[in-house]
Amino acid sequence: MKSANRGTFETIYEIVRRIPKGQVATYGQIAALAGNRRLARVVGYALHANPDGDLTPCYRVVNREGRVSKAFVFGGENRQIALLRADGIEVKDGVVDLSRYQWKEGLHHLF
DNA sequence: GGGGTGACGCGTC
DNA sequence: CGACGCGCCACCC
Repeated sequence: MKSANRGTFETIYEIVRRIPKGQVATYGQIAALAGNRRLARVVGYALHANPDGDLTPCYRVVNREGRVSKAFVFGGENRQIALLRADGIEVKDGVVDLSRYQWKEGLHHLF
């Protein structure tokens, strides 16, 4: 029944792992891929509890503005920016150009 | 079972 | 453009 929520975190992590290098996804986008667009908050919650940054590249997740997280668990926003740049993503003042780097394949796959 | 919290999103002022 | 508030869902105590 409604107990599908049990694997929400796991589902979120799995989606984050699918984000290709050089691209980013928004919380809302991941939430949509996970099943519900309203899960945006839970996505953030899940990433906050992310146990393995190497396995789950949570740094590729930004908010709808393309802004990096100020509470990035693995070293703060500065760290997240460095990781994004390492992927070849241009980050200006902590903001990523979504029109350029957003993981649109994920949206396409949604349908 | 109840209440508070949060790495969001979106509408309003 | 910035600040504020509400909703939404899962998690922890």
